[in-house]
Amino acid sequence: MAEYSKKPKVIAVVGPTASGKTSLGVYLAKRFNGEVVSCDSMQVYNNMPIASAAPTKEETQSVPHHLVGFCDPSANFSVAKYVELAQLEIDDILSRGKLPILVGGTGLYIDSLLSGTRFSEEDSSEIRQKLEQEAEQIGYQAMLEKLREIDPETAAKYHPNDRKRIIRALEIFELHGKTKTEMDKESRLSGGLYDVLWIGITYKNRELLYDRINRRVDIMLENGVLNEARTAFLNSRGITSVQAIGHKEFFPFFEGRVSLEEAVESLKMETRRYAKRQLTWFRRNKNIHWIYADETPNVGEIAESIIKEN
RNA sequence: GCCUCUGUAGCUCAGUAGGUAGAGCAGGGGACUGAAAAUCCCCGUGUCAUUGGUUCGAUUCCGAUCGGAGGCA
Repeated sequence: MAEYSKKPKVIAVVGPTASGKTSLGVYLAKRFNGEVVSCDSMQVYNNMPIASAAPTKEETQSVPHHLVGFCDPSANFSVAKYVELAQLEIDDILSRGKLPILVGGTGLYIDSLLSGTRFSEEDSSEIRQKLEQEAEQIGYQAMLEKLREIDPETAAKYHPNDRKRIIRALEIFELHGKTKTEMDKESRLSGGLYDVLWIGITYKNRELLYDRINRRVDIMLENGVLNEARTAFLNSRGITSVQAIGHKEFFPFFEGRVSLEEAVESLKMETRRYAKRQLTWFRRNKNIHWIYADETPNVGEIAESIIKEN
């Protein structure tokens, strides 16, 4: 059956922050006549090239990059929008006979995209706010009980402290008249649209990854993240963009509550924790061909041979 | 030189009226479908500085030694 509907091939390069995904993406794009589609929830914004470690001008000039720096920081970006846009980009790249190479560390985005998750239309409303207010009144334990009545399956998975998810599950029901369980099932009925080859970069020795992260933060400082962060601080109004690691850690410094040194330390720490969470996310994906950057002198060549074999 | 305080988990510190110890932070593991660089859950054995003594038994009491902080000459 699969032969009649052979899916187009795409490459996905994933891994924790500072592992070298961007340069590998560029390298592979050059080798295989490809174009890069970023899969990064922060690189979409146009106000944080430094903090989000967006590809450099040299990189974007040598290989076409998509979905980087196109979004205003005040916009409410989301997975749903990402998937919609990324799919258009991928199909466009394919139509030109080139190889799409997805590069990024936002696990939710890349998995939603490549598993073919369909997000139905949803108009922004005040439902969430209303639910949050209600929760403040009656408590999240009670909200979870309400959820249990309409969607016991989802409620069973949530801890009473998991406020965001409890609210969202209730919101889904009010918005669509269906439970989250039903919505989730429907959203993945069709399956993925592409034949994905997963490549992951990481470090066997976590300390080495953390060293790289620490060094990268120092380089970001040299490149002027502080000014970038200050600008974001002064016009902070986006809901998601202000969450960028590399900006928000400086806010307390701008408010005079901590020293610059403390802010930098906290930035390094938050980045390390983020990397850890990314690893947790990607580890469960058993289709990933992992490359250990601290065990091989040339990540690019290994990735290349993996692609040729598959 | 003398006096006082202090030495417990990677860090900051609790504690045991003598029965080998626990918090926060760091760190580790996990979850994750419209905020995801977000959010949430789980995980604490360490020569209680060293060394003698008292004791059935000492990290806890006493002495000495070695660190650290402060005070007085």
